[in-house]
Amino acid sequence: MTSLSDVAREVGCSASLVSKVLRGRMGKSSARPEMVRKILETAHRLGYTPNATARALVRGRHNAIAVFLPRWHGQPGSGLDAAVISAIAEELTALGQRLMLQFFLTPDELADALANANPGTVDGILAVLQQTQDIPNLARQLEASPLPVVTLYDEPVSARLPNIGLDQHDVGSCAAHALLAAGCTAPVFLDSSDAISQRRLSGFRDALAESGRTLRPEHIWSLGGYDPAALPPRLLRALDAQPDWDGLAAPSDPLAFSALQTLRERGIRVPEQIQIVGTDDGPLCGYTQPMLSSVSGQDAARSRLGIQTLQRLIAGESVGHTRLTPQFIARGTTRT
Amino acid sequence: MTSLSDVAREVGCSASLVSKVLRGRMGKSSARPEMVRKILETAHRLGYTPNATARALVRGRHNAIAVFLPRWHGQPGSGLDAAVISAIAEELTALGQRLMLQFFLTPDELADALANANPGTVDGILAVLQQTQDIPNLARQLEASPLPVVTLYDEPVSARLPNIGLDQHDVGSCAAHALLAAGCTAPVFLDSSDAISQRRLSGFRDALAESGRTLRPEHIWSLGGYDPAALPPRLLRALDAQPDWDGLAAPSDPLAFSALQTLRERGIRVPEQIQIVGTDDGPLCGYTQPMLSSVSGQDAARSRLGIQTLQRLIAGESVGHTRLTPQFIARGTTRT
DNA sequence: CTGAAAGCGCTAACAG
DNA sequence: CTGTTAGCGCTTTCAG
Repeated sequence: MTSLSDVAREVGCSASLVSKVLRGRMGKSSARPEMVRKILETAHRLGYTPNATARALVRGRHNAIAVFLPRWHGQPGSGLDAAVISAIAEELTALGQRLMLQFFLTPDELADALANANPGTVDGILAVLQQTQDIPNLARQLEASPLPVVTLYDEPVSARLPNIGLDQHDVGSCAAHALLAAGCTAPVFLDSSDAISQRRLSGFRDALAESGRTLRPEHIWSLGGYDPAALPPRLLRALDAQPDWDGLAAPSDPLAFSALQTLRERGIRVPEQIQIVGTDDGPLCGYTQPMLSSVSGQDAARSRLGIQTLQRLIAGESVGHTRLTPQFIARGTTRT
Repeated sequence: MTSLSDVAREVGCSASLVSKVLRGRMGKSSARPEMVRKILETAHRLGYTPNATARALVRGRHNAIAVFLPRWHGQPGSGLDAAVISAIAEELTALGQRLMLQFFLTPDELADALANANPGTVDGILAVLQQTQDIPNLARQLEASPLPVVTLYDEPVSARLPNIGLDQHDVGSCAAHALLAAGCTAPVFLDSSDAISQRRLSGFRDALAESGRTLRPEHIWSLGGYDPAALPPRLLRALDAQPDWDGLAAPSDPLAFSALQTLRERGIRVPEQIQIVGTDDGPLCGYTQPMLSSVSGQDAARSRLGIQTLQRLIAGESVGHTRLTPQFIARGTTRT
């Protein structure tokens, strides 16, 4: 690797002059045009590229940020991780920043990631968190980092760490509103039986209530998780009885898809007879026939906002929490 | 951030001693146990973490590698990018290395990525390439990099850059063998009409020939691309005639899925009457009913091998090209 | 057993 | 207009 002093020696001037010319840091003075030309030419000829490490050491800025992502972010195959990563990468590229990616799940793994990032390789950290993790523990560790940290989690994990949030209550109400707007009168709520589901359920219920409807207990189907295989038996049982419901809100796209397949096999037309709304708006939505309507958690937008927020934090501005609202993406499994 | 000299001052010794003790680089001598204890204790108390940048500057090693990934790696939603990224990340974490991720597509974007990586932030580069890219141009740029580079592409892009390959011819023959082994006698080949498809077709044809069968021209359906919507009309037309085929090899999972949905809607049983094999073995395969059999490009394994190869290259070993063979993942759309 | 000194490649005063 | 100097934080001889 050719260095500044290589260029300087070749040109016959000092390294600092080369540095100043190459970086355009001549202040209010300037170099002889002849000199400038020669430096530029020589630097190019020698294939000089500045050593980012050396620069970072002296300037204390790295033009790089670390992103901590939970392994298996989102349901497997949801495409959430890919969506988040590519949105982040795009945003960073636009800012001329580099991306250091670290996967983690447990507090120990976060500690490793922090040890990698803290010292002096990045300017800040964007940490994506998930319900299944040990949030208090993770939050404590992140708070202790000397680096600026922004989190991406449903709600703020700490007053001091700006968070880009998304209320699961809103996800539930978004699904309900979408179904009602599409003409549903009695939707069923598929319950994945976790904390997320609880909040979504409350949103779902509230939205129905706003329209003067109530969610009957028998219209909450508890599935005990996100396994698409758990749905068909439950669904078939419900179909054997005289269905008194006309819509289905699923906690994931694969579950929605599972419902779609089972219904169509039974000869039930979607969305004419039953309407379906998934959650996450992942790539799967585009592959089904009809294509799956879904509630998007706005992951790409949240990621981008996370990066922007982090930049401002790094720049020393004081920034607060943000919360995005989920968005309904209408496709073929809901009527228009 | 507390530095070595902070610790040294507190302890009352020199920074170099602290460094040696903390890194276990005392050579054949050693420090007074009392001193060692005190240094360790103080370093811990002050929350000292070594500055990776400073270390990298002096040692010339960064414990980080760059991964260049094509935007939209694989068909959208194929999950290939996620599979590749997480396999790489896992491998690197095990090696205690950091991952710098860069997306690119065009030669210009590669140039940017190289400019970011070359100077002094990473020890090597793993470049994933794709048929749709301007390979000769990209190869030239990668060759010019002073850093060790390993490529992940179907075939080697340059004699000098170790490649972890996968022959599309093998993908075709893998699909054919799988179908024949499952009892197919006359499979149809879905042609996505690109260079990849050509090679797969030749493999498909060769494998049939090995079994004494020939692929009739009317059993090659040209789709002009990977759009799943293009298949149903073609398929329905074929079903109107008396089908003289009993299997379908699709160039992607979504296309295979499209076939599956259309067939079942027409009341045709899969895999009893028609068998289907997809390509990529993406997450979609697990969501369909029945689940989709697919030919895996071994992306996770290839990525891991890519990292290992790069490590050896960085270590100064001379390494050659490798080629993995695709693997058939049997699920519900083929008979056993 | 411990410390002083040199230097990785670059930048930012400060002098000329 | 250009060069000298002094570090950024760490590691590595080389002397004590």
